[in-house]
Amino acid sequence: MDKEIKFWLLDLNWGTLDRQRCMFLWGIDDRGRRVLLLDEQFEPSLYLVLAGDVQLEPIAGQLKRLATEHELGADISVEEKRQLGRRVQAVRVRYSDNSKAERFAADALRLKGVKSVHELDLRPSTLYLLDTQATPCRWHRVKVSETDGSAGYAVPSTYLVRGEFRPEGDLSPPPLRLLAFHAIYKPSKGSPDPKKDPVAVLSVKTEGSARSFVLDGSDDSGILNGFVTLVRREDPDVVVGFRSNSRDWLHLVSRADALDLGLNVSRAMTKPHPSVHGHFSITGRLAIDLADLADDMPELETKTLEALAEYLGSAPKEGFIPLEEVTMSRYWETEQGIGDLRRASEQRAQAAYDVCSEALDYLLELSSLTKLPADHVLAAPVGFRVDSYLMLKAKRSGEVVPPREERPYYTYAGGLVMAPIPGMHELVAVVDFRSMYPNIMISFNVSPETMVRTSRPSEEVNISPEGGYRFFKEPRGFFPSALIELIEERQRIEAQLKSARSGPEKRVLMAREKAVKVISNAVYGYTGWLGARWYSKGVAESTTAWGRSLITKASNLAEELGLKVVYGDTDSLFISYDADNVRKLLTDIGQELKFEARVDKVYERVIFTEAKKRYAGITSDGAVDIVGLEAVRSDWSEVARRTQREVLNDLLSGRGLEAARADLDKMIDDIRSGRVPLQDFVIWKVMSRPLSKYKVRAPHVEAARVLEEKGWTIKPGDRVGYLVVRATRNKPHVMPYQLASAEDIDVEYYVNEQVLPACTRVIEAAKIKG
DNA sequence: GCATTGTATGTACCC
DNA sequence: ACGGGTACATACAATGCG
Repeated sequence: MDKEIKFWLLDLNWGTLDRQRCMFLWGIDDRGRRVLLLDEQFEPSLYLVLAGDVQLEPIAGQLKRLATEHELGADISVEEKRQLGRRVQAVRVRYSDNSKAERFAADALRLKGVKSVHELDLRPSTLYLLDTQATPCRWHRVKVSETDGSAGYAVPSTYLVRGEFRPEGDLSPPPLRLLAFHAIYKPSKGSPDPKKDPVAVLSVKTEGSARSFVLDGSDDSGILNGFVTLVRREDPDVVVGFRSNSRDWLHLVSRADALDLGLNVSRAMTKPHPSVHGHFSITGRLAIDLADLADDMPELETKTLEALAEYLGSAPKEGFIPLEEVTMSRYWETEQGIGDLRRASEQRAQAAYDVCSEALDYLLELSSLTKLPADHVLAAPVGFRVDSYLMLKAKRSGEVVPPREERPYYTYAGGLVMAPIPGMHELVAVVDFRSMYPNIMISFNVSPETMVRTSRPSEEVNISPEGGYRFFKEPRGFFPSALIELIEERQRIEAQLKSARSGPEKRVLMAREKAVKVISNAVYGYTGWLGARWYSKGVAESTTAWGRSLITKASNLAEELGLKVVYGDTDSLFISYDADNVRKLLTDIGQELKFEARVDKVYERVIFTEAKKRYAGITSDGAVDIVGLEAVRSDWSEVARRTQREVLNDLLSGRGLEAARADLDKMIDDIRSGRVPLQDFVIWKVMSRPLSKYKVRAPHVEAARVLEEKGWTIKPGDRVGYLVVRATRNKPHVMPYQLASAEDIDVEYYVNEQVLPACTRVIEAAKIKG
């Protein structure tokens, strides 16, 4: 019996049912039941774009025969499509076996008249989302029939899809069941190794419960079994961890495999498996790694769960129990220590749970906007999110999706950075262009298919200020259209936000607005990315050329008004403030350049050295911004950073040079008298490659080598902390901080090469009156 | 043989 | 595995110096 259900799409995968390939759609109905829809109607398809002069009938016949030869079935059709805006004839070929389709396409390309193959590089689940109205994290109505084919799946009901997905308007997601976990492995040096290090503590937090499993002896099979049982019982929609993709799943799955347990926690009773973008998938659930979220947040200084939780106000009131390598081995020695470990782990499971609840709306909106499944969208690099969004737009207008291609690397000029006027400046306005690159692409219709190399009457084209690229003014191009849609979506959201009543509704709207902004800001960078399906060096190059031209013109307009331009970078100008004239400048920019600029902030005082991209300023509310200087660089010692911060506060708040010098001198005295703790001297650097790939003996590399010798595992992405120590015979100048003690520290190095240069630079600059 | 100089390497930052 | 522009420390090789 057919019936219609309301369905919210959580996850999907291309699977096998009764030896038939079939789309599995996991979700929730409007009564809150977890359901599985099976769509047997769907077949992936590829497109062959034909040459313009080819005779349709013969080539279609040839392709039909070829398809039969390759056992694809003869289901092919000729369709009118678009390729970069131009009308083309294309042959659509449906298939169920990807490798047969690949062999067919290779042969088809040898036929005269077949120009290119499209969409064969898209996975079936991607094609499904692009070809149907089904959207992840959205409600739909869909006609289904009951089936008993649900044996072996952990859902109460399974249906066969009988019709098309029809989108429903309501934005709010159903209540999702979250399960957060945190694991600690038996103490080891450096990154944990699944072969040696059993799971020591595993904490799980769900809405109603918190549980921990602690290692008893050396066998962690009890922990793993307990975890599997718990996940199945709680049946979460979202399973969330921190560094779970790069660490925990790998570790937990291989531990379970080694013990022949099988970590079968998915709704298809399978174990977590590696998927695209280094992500681990749990069929029927969303596996979320909050580290992906943290890595995307430049405002987080350290990409840790603790920092993320602090930032979002989800940290425990009493503070986190520390869990560094050094403290870990100590904990393990006593009964009380093990209790601490357990509580530390529970704190983190709780924090992950809270952070995920906080971030969930954003994640779901980003997923529905780009149509990347919610568990992939955070793991996917920004370029792939844009790619996915653009594929969606392309498909809507009948475009075939271009293949991802190998291309030569090519650099081009980027934003303009002006040399600052060094010194201390009073009252400086920061004027910036709003969404400069997106607006350039819209205003000048910058897009791969609007770009022309042929000579055209100049009134029909926009010509880039450098490089001589020409873009048709009409019709509107692919990128500009996509960007305008994003802007319109943002305006709709803002209008809705004005009338939104409830908290949840507001939250969802704000999350969507953020998602829209993230995608529009990423479009320019995408166009210059070699991996982009719609890569276009002309587009990227022209966009920045217009940017340089705009900022230069705006700077000239400012000077014409008698304003002093102190500094500028890409889309911003620092201008000696004069309220009337700055207002006038904004008007002039609007009228003469046809672009919108605004005053972002006004600094009461701002200090520039001779260096670009480095300054510090104070606003009237007393807030101090430090940009680019040592104080905000994670690869300087804390002692140097803190001292520079104090000195800058003195200089900017008007306490003057004397106060700054006094603070500096005091700190130097403290250092020499041993009043500064060891950890403030540690210099941290991230390993960018395996140890063997380094060409020079850089300090952090030397330190890492020592660690490795002592049994640590050092991998790319690991942070290595080292100290500069007094050189003695047979001893290197640097030491991993774990192996050094306070007496070893070369205090004169820290005075002369860290604290003094960082502080002297800004003090000297502040002496100059701007 | 050693100090000076120039260039390469490596990291982290800004927009 | 989105872009280019930039500073800065350190290593290392080349250069110069009777």
